[in-house]
Amino acid sequence: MDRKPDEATEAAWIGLSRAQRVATASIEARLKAAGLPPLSWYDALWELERAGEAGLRPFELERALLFEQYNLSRLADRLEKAGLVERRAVEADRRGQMLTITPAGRDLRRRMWAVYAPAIQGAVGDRLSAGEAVTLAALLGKLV
Amino acid sequence: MDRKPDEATEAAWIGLSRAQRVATASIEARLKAAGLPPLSWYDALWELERAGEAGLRPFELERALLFEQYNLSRLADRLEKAGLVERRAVEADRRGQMLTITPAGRDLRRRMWAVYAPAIQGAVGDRLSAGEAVTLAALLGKLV
DNA sequence: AAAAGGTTGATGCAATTGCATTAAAATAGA
DNA sequence: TCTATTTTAATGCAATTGCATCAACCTTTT
Repeated sequence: MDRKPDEATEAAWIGLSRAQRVATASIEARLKAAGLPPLSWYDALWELERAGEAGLRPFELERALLFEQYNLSRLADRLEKAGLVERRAVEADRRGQMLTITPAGRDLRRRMWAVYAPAIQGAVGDRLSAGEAVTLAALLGKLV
Repeated sequence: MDRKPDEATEAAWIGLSRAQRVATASIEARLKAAGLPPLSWYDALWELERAGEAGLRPFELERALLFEQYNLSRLADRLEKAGLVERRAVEADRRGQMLTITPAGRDLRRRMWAVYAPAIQGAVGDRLSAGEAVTLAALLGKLV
Protein backbone atom coordinates (compact mmCIF):
# COMPACT_ATOMS: atom_id res chain seq x y z
CA MET A 1 0.00 0.00 0.00
CA ASP A 2 2.79 2.44 0.79
CA ARG A 3 6.18 1.48 -0.61
CA LYS A 4 9.03 3.77 -1.44
CA PRO A 5 8.54 7.22 -2.90
CA ASP A 6 9.84 7.72 -6.41
CA GLU A 7 12.26 10.51 -7.19
CA ALA A 8 9.63 13.10 -8.04
CA THR A 9 7.65 12.37 -4.90
CA GLU A 10 10.72 12.75 -2.78
CA ALA A 11 11.59 15.99 -4.51
CA ALA A 12 8.06 17.26 -3.93
CA TRP A 13 8.27 16.40 -0.23
CA ILE A 14 11.64 18.03 0.23
CA GLY A 15 10.48 21.05 -1.72
CA LEU A 16 7.39 21.31 0.40
CA SER A 17 9.40 21.27 3.54
CA ARG A 18 11.99 23.77 2.39
CA ALA A 19 9.62 26.14 0.65
CA GLN A 20 7.39 26.33 3.66
CA ARG A 21 10.32 27.00 5.98
CA VAL A 22 11.78 29.69 3.78
CA ALA A 23 8.47 31.43 3.22
CA THR A 24 7.43 31.19 6.84
CA ALA A 25 10.77 32.44 8.10
CA SER A 26 10.61 35.43 5.83
CA ILE A 27 7.04 36.28 6.78
CA GLU A 28 7.58 35.80 10.49
CA ALA A 29 10.68 37.94 10.32
CA ARG A 30 8.71 40.80 8.85
CA LEU A 31 6.06 40.56 11.51
CA LYS A 32 8.68 40.53 14.23
CA ALA A 33 10.52 43.44 12.66
CA ALA A 34 7.27 45.38 12.79
CA GLY A 35 6.87 44.52 16.47
CA LEU A 36 3.89 42.30 15.78
CA PRO A 37 2.99 38.89 17.19
CA PRO A 38 3.50 35.63 15.31
CA LEU A 39 1.39 34.17 12.55
CA SER A 40 -0.48 31.84 14.85
CA TRP A 41 -2.06 34.86 16.50
CA TYR A 42 -3.12 36.17 13.14
CA ASP A 43 -4.66 32.88 12.11
CA ALA A 44 -6.67 32.61 15.29
CA LEU A 45 -7.83 36.22 15.16
CA TRP A 46 -8.83 35.89 11.56
CA GLU A 47 -10.89 32.77 12.14
CA LEU A 48 -12.60 34.45 15.05
CA GLU A 49 -13.23 37.61 13.10
CA ARG A 50 -14.80 35.62 10.29
CA ALA A 51 -16.92 33.74 12.80
CA GLY A 52 -18.46 37.04 13.88
CA GLU A 53 -20.56 37.68 16.97
CA ALA A 54 -21.10 34.03 17.74
CA GLY A 55 -17.44 33.21 17.97
CA LEU A 56 -16.07 29.70 17.90
CA ARG A 57 -15.68 26.86 20.32
CA PRO A 58 -12.05 26.13 21.11
CA PHE A 59 -12.31 22.71 19.52
CA GLU A 60 -13.59 24.28 16.32
CA LEU A 61 -10.72 26.71 16.20
CA GLU A 62 -8.36 23.89 17.01
CA ARG A 63 -9.50 21.99 13.93
CA ALA A 64 -9.56 25.03 11.70
CA LEU A 65 -5.96 25.82 12.59
CA LEU A 66 -4.70 22.25 12.84
CA PHE A 67 -3.51 22.95 16.35
CA GLU A 68 -2.98 20.48 19.13
CA GLN A 69 -5.60 20.83 21.82
CA TYR A 70 -3.18 21.95 24.51
CA ASN A 71 -1.55 24.44 22.20
CA LEU A 72 -4.85 26.02 21.36
CA SER A 73 -5.77 26.16 25.01
CA ARG A 74 -2.60 28.08 25.72
CA LEU A 75 -2.82 30.30 22.69
CA ALA A 76 -6.30 31.23 23.89
CA ASP A 77 -4.77 32.05 27.30
CA ARG A 78 -2.31 34.45 25.72
CA LEU A 79 -4.83 36.05 23.42
CA GLU A 80 -7.20 36.51 26.30
CA LYS A 81 -4.52 37.96 28.53
CA ALA A 82 -3.63 40.38 25.75
CA GLY A 83 -7.25 41.48 25.59
CA LEU A 84 -7.70 40.30 22.02
CA VAL A 85 -10.16 37.53 22.68
CA GLU A 86 -12.90 36.84 25.19
CA ARG A 87 -13.86 33.50 26.65
CA ARG A 88 -17.51 33.27 27.47
CA ALA A 89 -19.63 30.46 28.81
CA VAL A 90 -21.95 28.59 26.51
CA GLU A 91 -25.24 27.60 28.07
CA ALA A 92 -25.86 24.58 25.85
CA ASP A 93 -22.71 22.85 27.07
CA ARG A 94 -21.32 23.67 30.44
CA ARG A 95 -17.93 22.16 29.71
CA GLY A 96 -17.46 24.43 26.81
CA GLN A 97 -16.80 28.05 26.10
CA MET A 98 -17.12 30.45 23.26
CA LEU A 99 -14.16 32.42 21.96
CA THR A 100 -14.93 35.79 20.47
CA ILE A 101 -12.66 38.48 19.14
CA THR A 102 -12.62 41.88 20.81
CA PRO A 103 -12.34 45.26 19.09
CA ALA A 104 -8.67 45.33 20.08
CA GLY A 105 -8.33 41.93 18.46
CA ARG A 106 -9.88 43.15 15.23
CA ASP A 107 -7.60 46.15 15.28
CA LEU A 108 -4.47 44.08 15.76
CA ARG A 109 -5.57 41.64 13.07
CA ARG A 110 -5.92 44.53 10.66
CA ARG A 111 -2.52 45.96 11.54
CA MET A 112 -0.94 42.56 11.14
CA TRP A 113 -2.48 42.17 7.72
CA ALA A 114 -0.84 45.38 6.61
CA VAL A 115 2.51 43.64 7.13
CA TYR A 116 1.44 40.10 6.40
CA ALA A 117 -0.08 40.82 2.98
CA PRO A 118 3.04 42.31 1.41
CA ALA A 119 5.09 39.60 3.08
CA ILE A 120 3.03 36.91 1.34
CA GLN A 121 3.46 38.75 -1.89
CA GLY A 122 7.20 38.94 -1.38
CA ALA A 123 7.65 35.33 -0.36
CA VAL A 124 5.22 33.73 -2.79
CA GLY A 125 3.53 36.05 -5.26
CA ASP A 126 6.67 37.66 -6.59
CA ARG A 127 8.19 34.28 -7.37
CA LEU A 128 5.32 32.79 -9.34
CA SER A 129 3.30 33.78 -12.38
CA ALA A 130 -0.45 33.97 -11.92
CA GLY A 131 -0.91 30.63 -13.61
CA GLU A 132 1.78 29.01 -11.53
CA ALA A 133 0.16 30.20 -8.33
CA VAL A 134 -3.14 28.67 -9.37
CA THR A 135 -1.48 25.37 -10.25
CA LEU A 136 0.52 25.30 -7.05
CA ALA A 137 -2.53 25.98 -4.92
CA ALA A 138 -4.40 23.18 -6.67
CA LEU A 139 -1.62 20.66 -6.21
CA LEU A 140 -1.12 21.56 -2.58
CA GLY A 141 -4.84 21.18 -2.08
CA LYS A 142 -4.53 17.54 -3.04
CA LEU A 143 -2.24 16.93 -0.10
CA VAL A 144 -4.80 18.01 2.47
CA MET B 1 7.49 46.46 -4.76
CA ASP B 2 5.43 44.18 -2.57
CA ARG B 3 1.76 45.06 -2.37
CA LYS B 4 -1.11 42.74 -1.68
CA PRO B 5 -1.20 39.13 -2.81
CA ASP B 6 -3.88 38.21 -5.31
CA GLU B 7 -6.30 35.42 -4.59
CA ALA B 8 -4.23 32.66 -6.16
CA THR B 9 -1.11 33.74 -4.32
CA GLU B 10 -2.95 33.72 -1.05
CA ALA B 11 -4.39 30.30 -1.81
CA ALA B 12 -0.93 29.01 -2.65
CA TRP B 13 0.47 30.34 0.61
CA ILE B 14 -2.32 28.88 2.70
CA GLY B 15 -2.05 25.62 0.83
CA LEU B 16 1.68 25.54 1.42
CA SER B 17 1.22 26.04 5.10
CA ARG B 18 -1.53 23.49 5.51
CA ALA B 19 -0.09 20.84 3.22
CA GLN B 20 3.23 20.98 4.97
CA ARG B 21 1.62 20.70 8.38
CA VAL B 22 -0.57 17.78 7.40
CA ALA B 23 2.21 15.89 5.69
CA THR B 24 4.71 16.55 8.45
CA ALA B 25 2.30 15.57 11.17
CA SER B 26 1.54 12.31 9.45
CA ILE B 27 5.18 11.48 8.85
CA GLU B 28 6.31 12.45 12.34
CA ALA B 29 3.49 10.41 13.81
CA ARG B 30 4.71 7.32 12.01
CA LEU B 31 8.26 7.82 13.21
CA LYS B 32 7.08 8.27 16.74
CA ALA B 33 4.82 5.24 16.53
CA ALA B 34 7.86 3.23 15.48
CA GLY B 35 9.78 4.54 18.48
CA LEU B 36 12.11 6.56 16.29
CA PRO B 37 13.43 10.10 16.72
CA PRO B 38 12.06 13.12 14.85
CA LEU B 39 12.72 14.15 11.29
CA SER B 40 15.36 16.69 12.23
CA TRP B 41 17.56 13.86 13.40
CA TYR B 42 17.10 12.09 10.12
CA ASP B 43 17.94 15.17 8.11
CA ALA B 44 21.14 15.78 10.05
CA LEU B 45 22.22 12.16 9.89
CA TRP B 46 21.54 12.00 6.20
CA GLU B 47 23.57 15.09 5.41
CA LEU B 48 26.43 13.75 7.49
CA GLU B 49 26.24 10.36 5.89
CA ARG B 50 26.37 11.93 2.44
CA ALA B 51 29.31 14.04 3.53
CA GLY B 52 31.25 10.85 4.24
CA GLU B 53 34.49 10.54 6.15
CA ALA B 54 35.23 14.23 6.13
CA GLY B 55 32.02 15.19 7.85
CA LEU B 56 30.64 18.69 7.92
CA ARG B 57 31.28 21.82 9.89
CA PRO B 58 28.33 22.77 12.07
CA PHE B 59 27.78 25.95 10.11
CA GLU B 60 27.58 23.95 6.90
CA LEU B 61 25.01 21.62 8.35
CA GLU B 62 23.17 24.59 9.74
CA ARG B 63 22.80 26.05 6.26
CA ALA B 64 21.96 22.75 4.63
CA LEU B 65 19.13 22.20 7.08
CA LEU B 66 17.98 25.80 7.40
CA PHE B 67 18.47 25.58 11.14
CA GLU B 68 19.14 28.38 13.54
CA GLN B 69 22.68 28.29 14.82
CA TYR B 70 21.71 27.61 18.41
CA ASN B 71 19.29 24.90 17.40
CA LEU B 72 21.93 23.13 15.41
CA SER B 73 24.37 23.43 18.27
CA ARG B 74 21.88 21.71 20.53
CA LEU B 75 20.82 19.11 18.02
CA ALA B 76 24.50 18.23 17.71
CA ASP B 77 24.63 17.90 21.50
CA ARG B 78 21.79 15.41 21.47
CA LEU B 79 23.11 13.43 18.54
CA GLU B 80 26.50 13.25 20.14
CA LYS B 81 25.09 12.20 23.47
CA ALA B 82 23.15 9.48 21.69
CA GLY B 83 26.39 8.28 20.11
CA LEU B 84 25.19 8.95 16.58
CA VAL B 85 27.62 11.72 15.75
CA GLU B 86 31.14 12.64 16.73
CA ARG B 87 32.57 16.10 17.19
CA ARG B 88 36.22 16.31 16.31
CA ALA B 89 38.61 19.20 16.22
CA VAL B 90 39.65 20.70 12.92
CA GLU B 91 43.25 21.80 12.75
CA ALA B 92 42.79 24.51 10.15
CA ASP B 93 40.42 26.46 12.37
CA ARG B 94 40.68 26.09 16.08
CA ARG B 95 37.27 27.59 16.73
CA GLY B 96 35.61 25.00 14.62
CA GLN B 97 34.82 21.35 14.71
CA MET B 98 33.92 18.59 12.33
CA LEU B 99 30.76 16.58 12.72
CA THR B 100 30.90 13.01 11.49
CA ILE B 101 28.36 10.25 11.63
CA THR B 102 29.14 7.09 13.58
CA PRO B 103 28.24 3.54 12.58
CA ALA B 104 25.37 3.72 15.06
CA GLY B 105 24.26 6.90 13.33
CA ARG B 106 24.29 5.23 9.94
CA ASP B 107 22.34 2.34 11.35
CA LEU B 108 19.67 4.54 12.86
CA ARG B 109 19.44 6.58 9.68
CA ARG B 110 18.77 3.42 7.74
CA ARG B 111 16.15 2.21 10.19
CA MET B 112 14.45 5.58 10.09
CA TRP B 113 14.34 5.50 6.32
CA ALA B 114 12.48 2.22 6.45
CA VAL B 115 9.64 4.10 8.13
CA TYR B 116 10.18 7.50 6.57
CA ALA B 117 10.07 6.30 2.97
CA PRO B 118 6.63 4.72 3.10
CA ALA B 119 5.44 7.68 5.13
CA ILE B 120 6.46 10.07 2.34
CA GLN B 121 4.73 7.85 -0.12
CA GLY B 122 1.58 7.83 1.99
CA ALA B 123 1.52 11.56 2.63
CA VAL B 124 2.61 12.77 -0.79
CA GLY B 125 3.14 10.09 -3.42
CA ASP B 126 -0.23 8.43 -3.06
CA ARG B 127 -2.02 11.72 -3.52
CA LEU B 128 -0.35 12.87 -6.72
CA SER B 129 0.19 11.45 -10.17
CA ALA B 130 3.77 11.19 -11.35
CA GLY B 131 3.36 14.29 -13.49
CA GLU B 132 1.78 16.23 -10.67
CA ALA B 133 4.67 15.40 -8.37
CA VAL B 134 7.15 16.71 -10.92
CA THR B 135 5.17 19.90 -11.40
CA LEU B 136 4.74 20.43 -7.69
CA ALA B 137 8.44 19.95 -7.01
CA ALA B 138 9.30 22.44 -9.74
CA LEU B 139 6.90 25.09 -8.45
CA LEU B 140 8.06 24.67 -4.87
CA GLY B 141 11.61 25.01 -6.09
CA LYS B 142 10.79 28.50 -7.28
CA LEU B 143 10.00 29.54 -3.74
CA VAL B 144 13.45 28.74 -2.42
C1' DA C 1 52.11 43.97 14.25
C1' DA C 2 48.07 45.86 16.46
C1' DA C 3 43.37 47.06 16.26
C1' DA C 4 38.88 46.46 14.33
C1' DG C 5 35.65 43.62 12.49
C1' DG C 6 33.73 39.19 11.19
C1' DT C 7 32.95 34.13 11.92
C1' DT C 8 32.19 30.05 14.60
C1' DG C 9 30.05 27.85 18.20
C1' DA C 10 28.07 27.59 23.04
C1' DT C 11 24.97 28.89 26.74
C1' DG C 12 21.75 31.24 30.48
C1' DC C 13 17.27 32.32 30.68
C1' DA C 14 12.45 32.96 28.99
C1' DA C 15 8.75 31.32 26.12
C1' DT C 16 6.66 27.69 23.74
C1' DT C 17 5.57 22.96 22.68
C1' DG C 18 4.88 18.10 23.68
C1' DC C 19 3.31 14.48 26.71
C1' DA C 20 0.55 12.56 29.98
C1' DT C 21 -3.02 13.07 32.87
C1' DT C 22 -7.01 15.07 34.96
C1' DA C 23 -11.65 17.12 35.78
C1' DA C 24 -16.06 17.99 34.37
C1' DA C 25 -19.83 17.43 31.63
C1' DA C 26 -22.36 15.26 27.81
C1' DT C 27 -23.88 11.07 25.43
C1' DA C 28 -24.68 6.21 24.70
C1' DG C 29 -25.83 1.73 26.34
C1' DA C 30 -27.55 -1.74 29.60
C1' DT D 1 -31.96 5.19 35.42
C1' DC D 2 -27.36 4.66 36.15
C1' DT D 3 -23.01 3.09 34.47
C1' DA D 4 -19.61 3.32 30.84
C1' DT D 5 -17.78 5.91 27.23
C1' DT D 6 -16.73 10.01 24.81
C1' DT D 7 -16.02 14.89 24.38
C1' DT D 8 -14.24 19.29 25.95
C1' DA D 9 -10.77 21.89 28.05
C1' DA D 10 -6.91 22.66 31.39
C1' DT D 11 -2.43 21.80 33.54
C1' DG D 12 2.14 19.89 35.75
C1' DC D 13 6.29 18.73 34.10
C1' DA D 14 9.94 17.75 30.59
C1' DA D 15 11.95 18.91 26.22
C1' DT D 16 12.67 22.15 22.70
C1' DT D 17 13.05 26.67 20.71
C1' DG D 18 14.01 31.61 20.68
C1' DC D 19 16.68 35.49 22.24
C1' DA D 20 20.56 37.71 23.69
C1' DT D 21 25.08 37.44 24.64
C1' DC D 22 29.61 35.68 25.05
C1' DA D 23 34.21 33.65 24.19
C1' DA D 24 37.47 32.23 21.11
C1' DC D 25 39.58 32.56 16.98
C1' DC D 26 40.25 34.15 12.21
C1' DT D 27 40.73 38.01 8.68
C1' DT D 28 41.28 42.56 7.15
C1' DT D 29 42.83 47.12 7.60
C1' DT D 30 45.99 50.47 8.93
